[in-house]
Formats: sequence, C-alpha cells, structure tokens
Amino acid sequence: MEFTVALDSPLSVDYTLGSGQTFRWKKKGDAWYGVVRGQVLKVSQEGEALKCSGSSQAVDSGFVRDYFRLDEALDPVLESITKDDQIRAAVERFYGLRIVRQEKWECLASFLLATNANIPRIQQMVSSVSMKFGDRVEFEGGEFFSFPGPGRLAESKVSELRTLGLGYRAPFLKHVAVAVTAGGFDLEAVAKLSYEEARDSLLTRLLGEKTLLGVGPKVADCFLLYSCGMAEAFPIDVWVARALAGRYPRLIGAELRRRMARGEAAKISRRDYYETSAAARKHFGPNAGYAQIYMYMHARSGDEGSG
DNA sequence: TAGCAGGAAAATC
DNA sequence: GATTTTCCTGCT
Repeated sequence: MEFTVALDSPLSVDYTLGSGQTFRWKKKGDAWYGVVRGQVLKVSQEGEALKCSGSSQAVDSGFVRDYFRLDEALDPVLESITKDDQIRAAVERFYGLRIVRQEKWECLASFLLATNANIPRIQQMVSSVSMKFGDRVEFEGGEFFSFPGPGRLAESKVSELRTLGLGYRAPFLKHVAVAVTAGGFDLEAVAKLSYEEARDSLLTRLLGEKTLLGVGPKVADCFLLYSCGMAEAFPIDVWVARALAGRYPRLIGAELRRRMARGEAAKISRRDYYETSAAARKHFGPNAGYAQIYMYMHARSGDEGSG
C-alpha cells in the first residue's frame, strides 16, 4: 500500500540516505529501498512530499516520520551550527540532509564493521551479515534481509563471520553481540545517559576483563549520534579530520596540526581525538553532530577548498 | 604512549 | 597490475 508523507520541515532524501550514516539503502531509479526495523521501506521524494510503501502494515506515515526525525524542525538546528562561512557553504550545499533515527544495535554493529573500510565495502559487509543471519523479507517480488539481532550473532561462530569477509572485525562483532545479549550491556539504558556518561560507559565499562572490543571513540560517537539522538556527538574520521585541518586549524590540537601540515596521513591518536572533538563541540554547540555530517559530505564531494 | 598489525576491497597510480 | 587507501581499535 502506497502512502504519502507531506514534509512540514525540510528533508533531502538523496543527501540523507547518501551521506554514509546508514549502509542499507540502495537507489533504483528515483526510489530508495532500505530495510528498517525488519521491514522494507521504499521512499521516493517528490518535492515537498515523500511517496512511500513498505513490506507490512507497520510501515506507515508515523514509521517514516520517526525514521527521518520529521518531528524535529531542521532549520533551527542548521542555524545553530552556522557559526562561520566554512560551515555555511556546506549547509547551503547539502540543505535538507538530516540525521535519521537508526536502530541502536544495527548502528553500533555497522560502525564497528566500518573500521579501515570504505563505504561500498561497509555496505557489503552489513549486507552479507544480514543475508546470512537476518530474516528474509519479500517486497515487490524481490528479497531483502533484516539486520540480525544481537542474539542471533551471539550464537554465531567467529569462523562463520570470517567467511563473510569481516576479517579481524569478526571476533569484535561476536564479542559485542554477546555483551549486548547476555553480558549486561544495555544499549537502551546507555541511550538515556548524558553524552559524556554514555560515551564513558561504551569505552570503559568492563564486561568481565574487557571493554567492548572494537568500540573506540569514533565508533561510540557514531552510535550516539546516529541512533541515540545525541546531536552533540562529533565523530572524527579521516575526512572530517582533513576538513578540520584545512578549514578549522584552531580546533585541532597543535601536534596533530603539525603532523598533518607535513602531509602525513591523518593518524589520530586517542588524545588528538578527545581534544579535537571537544573543541568542535565547543565551537559548533549542542548540534555539533550536524556540523560534522555536513562537513563530511562537503569534504567527500571533492570541494575541499583551501579555507 | 607511540608504533604497529590487522583482512579485504576499493581507489589510485 | 601493483600499490595505496580505506568513516579505527587493540595490543605490546
């Protein structure tokens, strides 16, 4: 059943679903197909309206509005981060890009898999895991697969995960799946903490002898920003680091700035990461995460600029 | 705390 | 076709 969602706040589906915050959407013609909460969702944008359909009754306008956070006005958020001409250019160029409300477990697992990989590869890994362990969902005569719950992956064998091309990430995924399933690490509870408490919990809480393996500050920030609604989280990947180095040298720690100025690869130490992301949160404010994703898109789109 | 390995695929040369 | 890079983290 097809239905229409009228937009009362700006949204660009293309920018949003093409921004690298999710890994499960594909565009065919002018329609995007994705799997959200175990259901297939098809969306195509026609100006101020979204034409939608889904694989079950559960997919309705409330479902779509929730996923795209249409209950939150975008303009005030963008105004709040537009502190200078650099970010203004990115905001104008990708106006309508929103941060969606991802499922927590899928988001954490996806960004755990994202280390040392590019977007096509991440999409492939997430897709392989879904095809192997997720549930099959039919839609428009095609087959889709849900992202498997942590319980399903907790019962998997690391060797099985390795056959999916996950490499060294395989044991990390299994470890975190076990922690979330039976190890007492409650993602819903973490989402209710303050940003600092939540990040601290993700990075330092011991589960037996270890913390969550494969979850460092970058993965934690992505999880908190993209699935927990913590808009102040400011994940720093290589693209954002480069953009900051070129346009916001003041926000980068002196030593990192020196290394990057020498043209060395953007190897960000944990200390660099904390310093820089704290400075970025201070500069851009409580919606710094939006600044981050606009900056990321701008940098990846090849318009680096010289600042 | 700095340096390095890690697995594989995409970009780039 | 070979090399470098890739939305990083864990271990020593």
